[in-house]
Amino acid sequence: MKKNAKISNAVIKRLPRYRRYLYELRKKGVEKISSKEFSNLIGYTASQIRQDLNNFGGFGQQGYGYSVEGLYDEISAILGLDREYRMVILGAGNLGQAIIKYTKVHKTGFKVCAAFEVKPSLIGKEIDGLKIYDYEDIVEYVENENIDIGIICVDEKNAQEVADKLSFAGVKGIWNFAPTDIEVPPHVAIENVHLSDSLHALAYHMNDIHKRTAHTGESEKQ
Amino acid sequence: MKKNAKISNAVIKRLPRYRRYLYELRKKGVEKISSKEFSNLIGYTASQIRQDLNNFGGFGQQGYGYSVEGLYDEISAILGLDREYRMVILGAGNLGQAIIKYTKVHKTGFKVCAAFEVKPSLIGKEIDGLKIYDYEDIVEYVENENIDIGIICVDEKNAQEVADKLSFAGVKGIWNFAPTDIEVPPHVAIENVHLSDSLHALAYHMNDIHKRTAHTGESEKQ
DNA sequence: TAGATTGTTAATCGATTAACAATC
DNA sequence: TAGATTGTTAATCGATTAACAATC
Repeated sequence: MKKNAKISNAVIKRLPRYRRYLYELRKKGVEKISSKEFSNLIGYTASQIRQDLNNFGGFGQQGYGYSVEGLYDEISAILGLDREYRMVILGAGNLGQAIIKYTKVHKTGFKVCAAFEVKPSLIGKEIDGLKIYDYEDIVEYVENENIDIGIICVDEKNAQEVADKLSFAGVKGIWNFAPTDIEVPPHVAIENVHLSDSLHALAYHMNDIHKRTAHTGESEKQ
Repeated sequence: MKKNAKISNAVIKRLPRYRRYLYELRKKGVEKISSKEFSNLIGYTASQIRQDLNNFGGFGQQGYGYSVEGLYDEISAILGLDREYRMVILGAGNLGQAIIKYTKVHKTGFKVCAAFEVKPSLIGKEIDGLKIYDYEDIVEYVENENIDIGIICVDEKNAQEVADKLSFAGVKGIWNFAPTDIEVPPHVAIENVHLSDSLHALAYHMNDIHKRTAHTGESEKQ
């Protein structure tokens, strides 16, 4: 168990996935799981699972395995999901409305408190019960309402300026849906969701599969 | 220039990003760029940029650099963005409606043709001008309308069965927004957008920054 | 206790970076 | 031609996998 070492991003990206599988197991009433069984289920090697978990602590028990519920709780705590996060959405256009709709479904622990816009025709309105405020008032709102996370749903050409204002206002994290890369100060965490990049990667893989199978009748191994 | 080698996923994930930057450069009227200049802009090492590109071909010219427009076109072709893709959305609930809204903004080359639902109250309706059909008719529609991509926006417990039906119907790719991992046959490409995983990773990073700065006043070296 | 499975160290593999000869 | 910058090979770094001693 390392002390305070920087965890690699590859590991962090796997944590939510571990947690999802543990959630399902718990729901099914499974009480314990070995790294080997977990490996068969989730598709990572048993070795990697143990290696990953031991970055954070020795959660298992030799000869037994891991407690499903215990491990679920540990990972939840590691991810910081044992508290509530207050969020605002910046930009109430199509993309912003999409995210508002999405977050309505979901996300215990993540609450969208308000949306902000520059467009006068939208300010004052509600979308899915969510109030839309004037972008001018964002800094004050973030400060007064203890907002943790800003969700950027504006046009790519305004994304950086919105990120700067959010950082200045004191958010601790930015969830960026604008199709551009933005810079934030070191005390602000950033997570990008580049949907079009994802779609382009899908297109690549579709064409790759086609190329590899169309030509020859040869079936690829693996 | 390798022949027909399997390209690593890390490389593929970078391609859309290269393309975005090249698009901006082209728009600004920049005609050529060296790997060094590109490195300063995009944040990958010059070495990595050259290494990445040379997986696909020698697009540069010694002593000169790369033609911005030329490279943009090459990468577009590599990604398969020189054609149109026809898509359908499975599930017209909140998440599906969100994606419908999102894809309206965007995406030259990616056309959403229809949505499908099981819920009788939604079938026959329109959302943002998009017709909602009965899920029963999906296979026929995919075949007749030459659909390339299915976008899964159903509940996680139905995601696998929808993926199976889409695969059977003959889609070449699946863009999965359900918060679960689905299995597809080898001739179908899959790209997952696990939004909640992304949000959880953001929470982790927020807490990590907090932990590292709150304790000691010590400023971390990179 | 014997058997099982972890936690952890060592070996391997793959991806990134550095170096440089080729060449425009 | 001289200078610049690529394409590509070699070196390094980091992440994954294998092995095994510790221990429940």
